[in-house]
Amino acid sequence: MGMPHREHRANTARRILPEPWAGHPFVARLERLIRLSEDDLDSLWRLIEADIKVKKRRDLVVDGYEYRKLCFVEEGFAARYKILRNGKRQVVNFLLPGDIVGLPGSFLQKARYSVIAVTDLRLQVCSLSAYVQLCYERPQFGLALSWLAVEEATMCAEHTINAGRRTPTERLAHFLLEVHARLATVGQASDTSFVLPLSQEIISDALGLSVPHLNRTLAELRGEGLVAIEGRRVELVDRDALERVGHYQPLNLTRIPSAP
Amino acid sequence: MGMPHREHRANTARRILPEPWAGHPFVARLERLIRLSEDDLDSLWRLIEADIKVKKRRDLVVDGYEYRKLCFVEEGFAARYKILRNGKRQVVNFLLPGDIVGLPGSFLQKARYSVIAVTDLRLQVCSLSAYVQLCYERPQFGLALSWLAVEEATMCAEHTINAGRRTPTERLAHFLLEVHARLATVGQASDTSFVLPLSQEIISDALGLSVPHLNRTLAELRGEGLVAIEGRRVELVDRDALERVGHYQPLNLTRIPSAP
DNA sequence: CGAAATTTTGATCACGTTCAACTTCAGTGG
DNA sequence: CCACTGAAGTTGAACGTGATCAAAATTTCG
Repeated sequence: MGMPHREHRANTARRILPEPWAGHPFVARLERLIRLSEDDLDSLWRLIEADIKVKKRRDLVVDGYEYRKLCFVEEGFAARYKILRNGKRQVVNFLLPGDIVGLPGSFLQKARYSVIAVTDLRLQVCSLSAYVQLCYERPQFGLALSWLAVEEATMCAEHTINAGRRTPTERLAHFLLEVHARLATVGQASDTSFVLPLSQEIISDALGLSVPHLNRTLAELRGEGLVAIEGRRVELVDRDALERVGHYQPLNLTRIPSAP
Repeated sequence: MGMPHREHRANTARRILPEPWAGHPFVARLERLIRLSEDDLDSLWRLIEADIKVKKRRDLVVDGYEYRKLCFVEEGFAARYKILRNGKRQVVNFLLPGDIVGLPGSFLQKARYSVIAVTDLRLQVCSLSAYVQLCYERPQFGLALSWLAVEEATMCAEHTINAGRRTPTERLAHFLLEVHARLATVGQASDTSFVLPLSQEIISDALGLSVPHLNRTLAELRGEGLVAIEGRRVELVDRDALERVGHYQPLNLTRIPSAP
């Protein structure tokens, strides 16, 4: 569980960058949920112990080990997955910019899933206990955490439906729309396209399909003119048709009510 | 969306029952997570607007409609599910005593799933906004909510793995162990057995199987002497073997760190 | 007791897995 | 610059699992 290469940001770094959080996808997500003062953001920033980079393919969290950090993903893709005894792998969710590594692993005595960097990552680390102390001082952060956990649970539920009752074509359509929507909320997708740096192997492990079948399903969506793919860039050619095929509904969280 | 039959508890009821929460499965769950004072429990109790009973088969939450309550299940089973356009149904999770109806539905602009009473239910209702206000006054409730939401997300992830990469036998074994564990934490299961008031149809919709195949899989587990079933009572005859078959790991949340 | 819901059993078939080979592409060293 | 290597993507054929449909047996409940 050795922490990968890290660069401690000097204390002064905060003053050099007047708004270190500005434009951070995690802050973007928080601000869709709740109004935070400068002061709030400042105290959150003070919890950050390190600003680290992780290389592609490194495991950040390992199934079976204790983990007690929250890492806010600034850049890159990761995957939360489990290897079963028979060697099969299920990807439970992908972590995109703005997501938190350690949710849910840090809340369990031992993590139940591993998290692997799918691309190079850049993230900010704080300890769960520090975050919890902040929640006692500023309850809005506890509420924000609740909302984010609910969002996670809802995405997960959607994945269960995908795997349980949707056809391969439906799953794939749903998956593409979900990733697009998540990237869009943090400003990393255009209206109809986005970069998807994932191999078909890992996508198939997320959707519960074999690689060949995912490949054929992908070809089908391309053939029907619903999506186009060039390199790592996915273009949603016929978004409406995709939404129909994938039974896709955007995930609209309410905002958090503010204190009276 | 009309609220079903309800009986408002008179304000005085609280005084008649000195500890109205005592033995409530939701409180039992909270207390495994965090130390709550009499005073805390009291203020939570004051949020309860109604104490309602719901008949079997009634929908409590309806997909597509706004819902803004939290209902603490005191007794009975419910199911959170979604009907797809092709008519198939996926049960995303079951709600057991101690669970919260409205998690996650109340956090979304419109609920994405329906919740149906599988047996007669008894539950305590409060509004989400009242609960949130309490979180501002007593941040421990915000943290508790986070922890519960994380637990929900983790169960959901496990269901995704079930549906995605486990064989029918594995899924069923896992399912039985999960329900047993959840009932046990609220004191509704003996060491090796519990009452499971669910039809095979709804179980198959939870596991993503057809009814006939679930039936055969159940017969298999019985045949191999791993479980025994008489009426609605399930007995885990060979728990160890079941855990191996189902890849089951108990879900151990950490306790919530307390304020300094 | 009768009607409806649920459980059980059987036969057939389609879908998606598996396994294998081949292609394409990116990166690397000769 | 090209040959080599390994990873990722694509295609094909055969097989098996679990769905589907249908009907019987059993239980539950009004």
